[in-house]
Amino acid sequence: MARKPTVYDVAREADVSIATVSRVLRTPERVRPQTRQTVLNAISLLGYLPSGSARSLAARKTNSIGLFLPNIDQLDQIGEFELTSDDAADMVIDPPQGQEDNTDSLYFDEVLRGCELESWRQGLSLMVSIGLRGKGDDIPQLINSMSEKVDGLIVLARSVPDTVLAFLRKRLPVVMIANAPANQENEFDLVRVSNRKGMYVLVRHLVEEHGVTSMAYVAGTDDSPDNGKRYEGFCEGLRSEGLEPSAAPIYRGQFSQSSAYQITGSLVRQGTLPRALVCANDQMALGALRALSEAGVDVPGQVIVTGFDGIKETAVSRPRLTTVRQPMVDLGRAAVSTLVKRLEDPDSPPISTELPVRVELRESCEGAMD
Amino acid sequence: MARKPTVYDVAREADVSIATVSRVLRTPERVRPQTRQTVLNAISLLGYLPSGSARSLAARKTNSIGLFLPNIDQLDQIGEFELTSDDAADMVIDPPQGQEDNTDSLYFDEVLRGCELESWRQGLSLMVSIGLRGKGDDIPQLINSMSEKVDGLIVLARSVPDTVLAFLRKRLPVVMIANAPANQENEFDLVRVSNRKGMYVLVRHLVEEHGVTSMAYVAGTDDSPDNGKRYEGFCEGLRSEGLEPSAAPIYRGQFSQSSAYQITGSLVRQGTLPRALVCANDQMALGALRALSEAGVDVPGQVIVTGFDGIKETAVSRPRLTTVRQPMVDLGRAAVSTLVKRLEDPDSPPISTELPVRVELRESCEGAMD
DNA sequence: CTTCTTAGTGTATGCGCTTACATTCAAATG
DNA sequence: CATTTGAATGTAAGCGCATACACTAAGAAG
Repeated sequence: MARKPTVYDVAREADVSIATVSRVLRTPERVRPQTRQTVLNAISLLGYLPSGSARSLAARKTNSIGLFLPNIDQLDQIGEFELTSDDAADMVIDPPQGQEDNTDSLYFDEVLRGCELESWRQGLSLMVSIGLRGKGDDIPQLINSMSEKVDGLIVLARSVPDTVLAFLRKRLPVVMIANAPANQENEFDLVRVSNRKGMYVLVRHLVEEHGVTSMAYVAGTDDSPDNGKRYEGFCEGLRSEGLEPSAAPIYRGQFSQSSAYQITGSLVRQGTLPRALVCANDQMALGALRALSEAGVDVPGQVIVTGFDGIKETAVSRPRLTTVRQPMVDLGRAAVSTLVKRLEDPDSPPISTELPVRVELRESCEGAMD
Repeated sequence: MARKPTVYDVAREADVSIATVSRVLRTPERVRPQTRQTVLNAISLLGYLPSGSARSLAARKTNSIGLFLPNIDQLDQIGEFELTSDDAADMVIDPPQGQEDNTDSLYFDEVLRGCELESWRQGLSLMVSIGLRGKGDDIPQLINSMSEKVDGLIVLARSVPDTVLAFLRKRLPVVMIANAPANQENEFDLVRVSNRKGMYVLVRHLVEEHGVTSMAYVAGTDDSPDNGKRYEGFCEGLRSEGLEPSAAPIYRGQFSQSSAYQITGSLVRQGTLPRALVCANDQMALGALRALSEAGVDVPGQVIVTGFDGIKETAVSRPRLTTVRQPMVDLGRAAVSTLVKRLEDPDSPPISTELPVRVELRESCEGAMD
């Protein structure tokens, strides 16, 4: 590949000035059709591709936005990748489920999809990067990586440490998905779902339709605002039915299958299973399901199980899982949409959007039984 | 947000030249520690963030690479997105599985993850974009979108029309994942998996361990090289066991659950079920499983079902699915790694890498039975 | 004491584009 | 026919950075 052709090359080839070349690309209607064609021919002849850097520099904007996804496990531990060809097919019996507990990725892929989609619609490029949770002080790395190349950022909750966030926010528009750093909810542009309302509706359903009066909450990690909101909804739901939230036990899980698996297992052994296990997310609900299945406890006959998020596995599990589905693609779209608004009008007050959720009733709560 | 500070502002603040500021960032060891500190202070005081565009322009490279993922359905049909807040939670009974047949995304998310990971390791930024399958002639849009901002591209098979690919390839390094355009396999840098070998090993396993002599192949779409290679492996496997491939029926599906569901359904009705249904991908295997389950056919007792890909659902389905797992994350990493090599040495011959697959035996083929 | 190095810094140029402004020229106007 | 006007194009000035090269000062070498 020879040196890449530039406007100058095209201009010379078409025997016009560089300004005309640029105009053919930016504002073709201001160029005489004949000239335009000459230039286009030259462009195609030379295989000219404008330089995004130069364009961005001159325009003082990149038309790109960045998306931070949460960390994958421990990035530090990820080693070299060796590029070796190997036409092989090993055989493995009953392979362990590797990353079953990588709760995050299940959810983020769809958000990404939404961002991608909406960026495309808006004519923006999307840059994605792994977050830097835990690597709080490596701001140079961060800068090198992405922030200097975009007009604004979308950050999934907890994918970037608050200190870094504060740093970034000072010089770039930042839109948060799911939730903002503590105590700053009102300073960030924000897109989230109705966690509280979703859980509220679900709990009321359990009480009203299934007459459940004894339920337990299987919680996620404490530091998760999602978890907090969902628990709030849980309590309000109970109260609205005249039940006392404090009477409902809370079991603290980690949002992971294994944590709920263990919790449920010990409930079985202690014989303290409630009528319904309301889990803070789907992964935990799946874990509970597994434990109950192994213990021979009938779901939903003996115990009802519900999840939250609406990941794909909920539609395949046995029994299929009742859950509260988040509009994840729309979350992504809304985030991009918000960022675009922010870029258009940097000084307007923070934009906060709450997207509706959908309570999906399936067999795990008898919702779809005959 | 005021005008963004530049090197000039920092230089003035620190009372040095812009060259020194630049050096502090690029080659700190060449600056006297004391000066360096002064500059760093100024940078932090002003909240200076270097301009990626300017940097890239001066350096003549962007340190970014692009990734094309396949189309999401019909992009054209995707409408405006309206940003409205709505704190609601509707209720739906037994929701239909919306995009169950969006085969692609299941697979690509993990590839993306690998690209992301490896880009991060290599200090590159990753730009992702939806492919333009079907929009073959909208090259201007394409250019605007991304290609002009990156040093090289990674393209997932069939996400970009061949014409566009030809266009891009002339001015940017392009690495293909899965397969190159027909008749150009030897001209592209390529990363793929051992489709043939995987299916070969699987088929031999079915014959040798389960004594299967009657099996059918549920094929994907014709235009898929993946499908082709897998079928080759299928045939070779049979031949190697002294069986005649032409005796094994082929049923042509679309890689989708529903296609295999229908195929399997009619086999049940006709009473022409083979001992084993070897599916070209997991989605179809899941569809088959569903049809068999509804027909009350025992898997694996009466019919063995196998998939290909190793998507997550295979580990949750009932029975869990025997499949050939592709190292999807590694596919992504290998692609980035290849692209980096290519950028370092633009004129070396095409790099082609074949990654090993893993045959994962689960209940759907009795592999994990007691 | 002079000359040569070398570390540290500044000056100036160019990266490839966009765009305000200047120029040209033909058609429209009086 | 002189003048105005507007469309089409060219000229040139940045955009913010990296870096080759020039320069300075101070120590090393002679």
